[in-house]
Amino acid sequence: MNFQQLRIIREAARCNFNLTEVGNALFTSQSGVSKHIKDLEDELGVELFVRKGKRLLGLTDPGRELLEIVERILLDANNIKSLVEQYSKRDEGQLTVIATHTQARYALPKVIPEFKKAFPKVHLKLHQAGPNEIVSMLLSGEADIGVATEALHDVTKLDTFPYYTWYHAVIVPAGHPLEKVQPLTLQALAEYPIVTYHEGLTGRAKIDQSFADAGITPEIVMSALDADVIKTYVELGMGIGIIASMAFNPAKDTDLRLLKCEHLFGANTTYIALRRGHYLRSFAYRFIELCSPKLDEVTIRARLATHPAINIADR
Amino acid sequence: MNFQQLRIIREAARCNFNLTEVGNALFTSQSGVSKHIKDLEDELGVELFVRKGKRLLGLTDPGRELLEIVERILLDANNIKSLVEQYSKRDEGQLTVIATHTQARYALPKVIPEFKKAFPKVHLKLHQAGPNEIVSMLLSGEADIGVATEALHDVTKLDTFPYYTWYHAVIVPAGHPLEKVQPLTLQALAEYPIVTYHEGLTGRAKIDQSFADAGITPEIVMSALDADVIKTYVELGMGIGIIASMAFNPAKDTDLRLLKCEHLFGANTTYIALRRGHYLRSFAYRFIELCSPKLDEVTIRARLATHPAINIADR
DNA sequence: GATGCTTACGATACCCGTAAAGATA
DNA sequence: TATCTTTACGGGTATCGTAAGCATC
Repeated sequence: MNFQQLRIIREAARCNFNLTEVGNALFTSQSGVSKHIKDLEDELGVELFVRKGKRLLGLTDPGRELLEIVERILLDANNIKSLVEQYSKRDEGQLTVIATHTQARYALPKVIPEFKKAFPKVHLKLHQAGPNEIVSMLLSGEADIGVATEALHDVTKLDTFPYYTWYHAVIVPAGHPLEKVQPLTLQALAEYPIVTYHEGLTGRAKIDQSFADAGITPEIVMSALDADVIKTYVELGMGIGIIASMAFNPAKDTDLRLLKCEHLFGANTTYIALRRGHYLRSFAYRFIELCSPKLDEVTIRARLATHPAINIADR
Repeated sequence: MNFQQLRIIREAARCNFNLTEVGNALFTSQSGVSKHIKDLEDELGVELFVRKGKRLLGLTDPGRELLEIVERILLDANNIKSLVEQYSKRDEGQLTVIATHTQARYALPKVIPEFKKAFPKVHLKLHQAGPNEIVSMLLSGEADIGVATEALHDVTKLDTFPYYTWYHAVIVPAGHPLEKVQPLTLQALAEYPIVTYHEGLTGRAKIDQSFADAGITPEIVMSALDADVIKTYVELGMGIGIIASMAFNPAKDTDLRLLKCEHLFGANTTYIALRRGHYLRSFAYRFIELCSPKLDEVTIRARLATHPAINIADR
C-alpha cells in the first residue's frame, strides 16, 4: 500500500471511475492507474470497485468504507505539508478564502486590508462562489476558509462559527411611494414587483419564508446573484429590491433609497466555515480573528477538537 | 513521503531515537532507516529530530507535531487492514482483550464462553496486565478492548464505558473475631494487619481514601496483584484481607469467611476502554454488548464519534 | 573500544510509460 | 468505430542490505 494507490482510489471516485481521467488528473499514465488499483486489491484481498466487464461502475461496500479512511489519510498527508510550511515559513504561504458575492464584496473588505498589512507575504486568494461550491471547495481542501450565510450547516465534516448578523432592506428608486409608508409591511411590499436574490443565496430563504408565513405571494420578477445587479434593475424601474442592507452605499447609490425593514424578514447570520481535520496555518486563525475577535485560535481549535472527526452518519 | 518513512518516524520515537533498534523493530537495515529519515527531512525541508553530532536525541517542535499526524495516518492504515478483514472474513479474525487480573479472572469468565460460542472462528487473545500497560496496549493498537477499574480516564485518546459496579469485601480466616463485629467499621478493621491489592489496582485507591477520610492509618502488611495471592496469605494467618467481593468463592474458599462492607469503601466501577479512531471488527462490538447489553454498536460508535479525535490538550 | 550514525555501492524490486490487444458502448 | 481497460514489456528509479568510515560515549 502506498500513497499513490490511495490518491488513485480517491481520484477514481471523484472522476466517476473513469481511469483515463484519473491518469490525467494525477499526471500519470492510465495503465499505471489500472495496475495500481489491481495491486491494491490484490494486496488487500478485496474487490474495491464494482465492475461490469472491464468498466468500473462504482465502489463496493468495502470500497466505500475504505474510501472514507483513505480520504482521512490523504487529508493528513496534506496537513503534514501545511504543518511543515508553518515552521519553515511562519508568515508566508497561501490562504484561500471562498465567499459568496455578498460577503466578498461587502463584509470581507473590512478585514482583508488589515490582514494583508499584518501578513504581507501571505498570498491571499479570494474565491467567489455559491454555497454549494463553497462546501465542495472546503471539503476538497482547495479552500481554507468559507464564508456564507447558508448551506454550510448539515455538512458534518464542516464546522461553522457565527461571523456577524445582518438584516435585509428594501431599496426603491428615489421618489417611490413606498418611501412614505411607515412602518413597512409585507402587504405593502407585495403590491410592487420585486427584484431580489436567487434561491439559496444571501438569505433568500428567509424572505420567502416571511411572505409564506403571512400568506402572501409576492411577484418576484427577477432574481440575481448579487446586489449590484439587483440595484441596477431597480434603478431601471423594474420593481423594488430586497437586498442585504450592507450592500447599500448612500454615497454611490444616489438614485436609490434604502428602507429599513428589520422587522419584516428577521435576522440573518453569516458564518465562517472550516473543514474539520484540515490543518490551518497560524495566519488563517488570525484571519478569522480579524473577522470576529471572539473567534481566537484557542476557541476554534477547541471547537474543532470537540466535534466528530469520523461521523457515524456518513457511513 | 511513503509509509515506511512514517513507520520509521513513529518507531524512532518509540525506541528512544536509537535507529539501530528501529531497524530491528521494523525488520530492516539500520542504514536504510537512517537514509529514510534523511530523505523525509530533505523532502519536507525541516529537521524533525534534535541531533547532537550524529546521535538523535529527540524530536524538534515540527517533529513533534508531525508525529501526531503520522500516528493518525498509521492508525488509519491499520484500520484499512481491519476493515478489509471485516469483509473478507466476517466472523473470523482476532480480538485482543486486555484486562487486569481481577477482571480477567472474575468478570470476563461470564462473557468469554458465550462469545466463543457465537464466534468460534475468532481467535480471542486475553492479555493480563496492570492499568498502565492496558493503556499503552490500547494506544499502540496491540489490544482492541481494555477492561479495568482505574487509570483509564484522563487519557484523551481513549474512550471509556461503564461495565459494572462492585464492592470490596473483607475476608478473614474462619473463626476470626471480626466475624462477630456487626456492622463492620474501619476502626475494627484497622486493629488487624491488612493484606490487600497493590497501589493503583482494583480500587486500592478507594480503600486508602476511606481510611484517610476517617483519620485512620491501617497497617497494610502486604499488598498483592491479585485476590488469589491475598487469599493465600489470609489463610496463612498474616492478617485480614480486603478484596473485590466477586473474587470470593464460597465453594472453594472454605477456610475463609466473606464479610460484606459495602458501606465502608464505596462502590467501584469497572470500565471498558477503547482507543478512539481504532477500527473495531463487528465481533468486537458484540463482545462489548455481551459485557453490557446497553453498550451496543450504535451507542458506542455514536460516543466515539462525538468526542475529540484530535485533542488540543495533546499538543 | 563499544555502540551508533552516515555514506558508498551493488543487487533487487518497484514504478512508470509506451504499445498492443481485448472489452464495452 | 470510438472509448476505455487490461496486459506485456523495457527503461528508469527507488529501495534495501552489506560494508566501510566516523562520531559519540
